[in-house]
Amino acid sequence: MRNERKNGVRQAIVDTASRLFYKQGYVNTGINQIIAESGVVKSTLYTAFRTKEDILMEYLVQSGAATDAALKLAAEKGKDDKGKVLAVFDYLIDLVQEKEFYGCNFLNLISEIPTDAERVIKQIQKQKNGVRKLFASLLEPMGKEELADEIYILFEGALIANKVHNKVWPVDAAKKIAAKLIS
Amino acid sequence: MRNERKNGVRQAIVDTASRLFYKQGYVNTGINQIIAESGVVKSTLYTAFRTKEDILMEYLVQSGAATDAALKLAAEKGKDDKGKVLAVFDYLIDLVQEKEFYGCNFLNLISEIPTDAERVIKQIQKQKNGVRKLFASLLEPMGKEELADEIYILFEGALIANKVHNKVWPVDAAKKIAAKLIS
Amino acid sequence: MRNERKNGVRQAIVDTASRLFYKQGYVNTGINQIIAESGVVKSTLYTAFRTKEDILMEYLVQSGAATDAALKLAAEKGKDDKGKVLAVFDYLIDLVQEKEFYGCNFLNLISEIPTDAERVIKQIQKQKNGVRKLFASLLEPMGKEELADEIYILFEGALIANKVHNKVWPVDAAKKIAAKLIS
Amino acid sequence: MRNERKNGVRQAIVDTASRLFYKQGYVNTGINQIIAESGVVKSTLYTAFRTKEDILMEYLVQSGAATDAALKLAAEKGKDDKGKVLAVFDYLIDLVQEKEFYGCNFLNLISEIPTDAERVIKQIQKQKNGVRKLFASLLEPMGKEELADEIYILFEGALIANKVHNKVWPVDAAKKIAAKLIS
DNA sequence: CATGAATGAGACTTCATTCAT
DNA sequence: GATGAATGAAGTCTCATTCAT
Repeated sequence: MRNERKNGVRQAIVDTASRLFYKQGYVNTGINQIIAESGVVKSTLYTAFRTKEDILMEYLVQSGAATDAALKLAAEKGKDDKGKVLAVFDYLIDLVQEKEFYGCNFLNLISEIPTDAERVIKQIQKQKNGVRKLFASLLEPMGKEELADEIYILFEGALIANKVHNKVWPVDAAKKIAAKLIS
Repeated sequence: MRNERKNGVRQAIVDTASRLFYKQGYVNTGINQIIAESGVVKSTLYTAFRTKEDILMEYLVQSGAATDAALKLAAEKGKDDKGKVLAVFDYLIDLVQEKEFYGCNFLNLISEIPTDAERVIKQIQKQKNGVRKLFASLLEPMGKEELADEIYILFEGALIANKVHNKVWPVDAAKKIAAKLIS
Repeated sequence: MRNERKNGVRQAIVDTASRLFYKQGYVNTGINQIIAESGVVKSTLYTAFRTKEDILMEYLVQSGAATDAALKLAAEKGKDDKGKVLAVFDYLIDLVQEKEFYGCNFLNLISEIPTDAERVIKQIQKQKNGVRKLFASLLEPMGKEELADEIYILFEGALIANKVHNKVWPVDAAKKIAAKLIS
Repeated sequence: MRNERKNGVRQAIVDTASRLFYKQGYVNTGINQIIAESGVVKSTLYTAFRTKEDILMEYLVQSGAATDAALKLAAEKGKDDKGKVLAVFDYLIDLVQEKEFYGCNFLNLISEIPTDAERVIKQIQKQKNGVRKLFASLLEPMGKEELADEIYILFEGALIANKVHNKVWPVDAAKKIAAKLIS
């Protein structure tokens, strides 16, 4: 019971913060906005999380897990080995056209966090290494494991170029390259 | 001479701001730090620039021109048509290993600027479209102009993945892909 | 007791601000002066009030209530119906001769507030409508309710002319007219 | 020639400042806005006027003269002695309904000027004494000179109550009282 | 343990004025 | 004498965090 309440507060904070961090950015989102929109009192927030950065970490972990799952699921939709890799890009094509898509959570953060926030960088790297591993695992059956990082570069390039231009073509282009690489 | 004196303050502000914006990010750099490190008093800064965002715009324009020139110069070092394209990636390989390299100016900004800063986004898009055009012009002699955006995705992927992992391999991987594409 | 402690800061701010707003004007009084003279630090002030205008509103409400009470009390000192109306002007005659009298709170504000401060204007109108109603209620027993607004004009004329000339005669003149009107 | 240019600048400043002081108030109007809207360079403004308050003084003198003339002219439209007095109120009735009417220039200033601006207060008093004298001169032929200040109170009451409520009725009420007083 | 109140530091911007040419 | 550049002081408001109950 107690724990449920406690976790309820924690999760309410994370949910609100996640939405705001993602939409507005971490630095542009203030604690005051988080408490205003989550309905949690400020001092309660600070008993649930020691610092704003702690909330960020929780956001990274949770959205990281969701992202992992989504990518894995997307890959599984591919009909054959090659198709599984390309299915990830198909997923991106849909994703970037969603109404509330504002780019990749993790890439969005990488430039905006304070220089000394090492654990945040570490977490983002960990997340992205998961993607690299995913591609490696998808390429392995084809015996093309060594292409993993190249496909990964396409993945990142698609996402960041989409963020810059706010168009779908970067993802299309990335998919096209991927298809050539693993043909 | 005259101009140096006349624009001394303006340029001193831009120089300092550029360094700080690049190293720490735009939001993490306050006007107070800019005046402290440039030696310009606050009110003088605000006669030179109407807002902090105006300083950012000048930074974008100036560093954009420098970047354009550097990329063009880098490309010219390539021995043949294909070599010119790859020379851009060679340039990146050197660049990302420089001591004071903190990623691409423009990509660094794209996620941290306030949602309503449309002119900033426009300027970044303009800058990046310049890169796309550069690749198009390099590919044209080979009759492979249609690969321009694909190469561009590699360019961005290399930069952002380097930012994330702080390693050279993403640029190497991007170059490798580029080589395959235009082989 | 509790309440005193609880609202101590809020009221300290309002008290100091009221004094300064009244003596120097709203625009001529800065937040910095309010915090300096109230002993409340800036951030605390801004947890108690969202904006400077919010402090102004509280000042209007509080001084408005006090003014209402004072006028009602003054009127009650009149011996008969006619006397009650004139007693209000007698009150003004005393008031304007007080050492710390700087004119009518509300009239002082009406010209200096920013053009977009609609709620401030509304509050002042509400306050002044209270005075009109007071005169109406005092005149009703005499069956001269229709004179309320005329008496009110005298009230305002007395106050503003006193402010301009810093002399008592405007109030005397207004009282004299009032006497004629209701004779 | 020189003088014309010099006076041209002076007058351009006064014209712009007058408009802004009247519409927004003195404190709410900054030097920067004056130079922006008058097209006069800041340093030139400060050779034409030593301080912002000097501009205000010139504004008071010029608009004061215009007001004097307008009131005199209005009075002359009255058909008989009594009519001349009431004609002043008829003028006000029209005036307050004009699109760009924001209250009486002089009353608007009286509460907003810094406490130490004695010469400004003096000038406003002088202006208002002119109105009192006008009423005295209009009442003299009727042998009712002693009513001058009472009529004057009505004049001020009408103006300030109109400013507060933004309605015509205060002027109507004032006129009605005036009619009774001099009947 | 939950919380209302408080905080020091700093955010960006504008003020009226003066100085050096 | 006109002016572009510079200025110190002050403007309102927000930051992430902590303390006393």
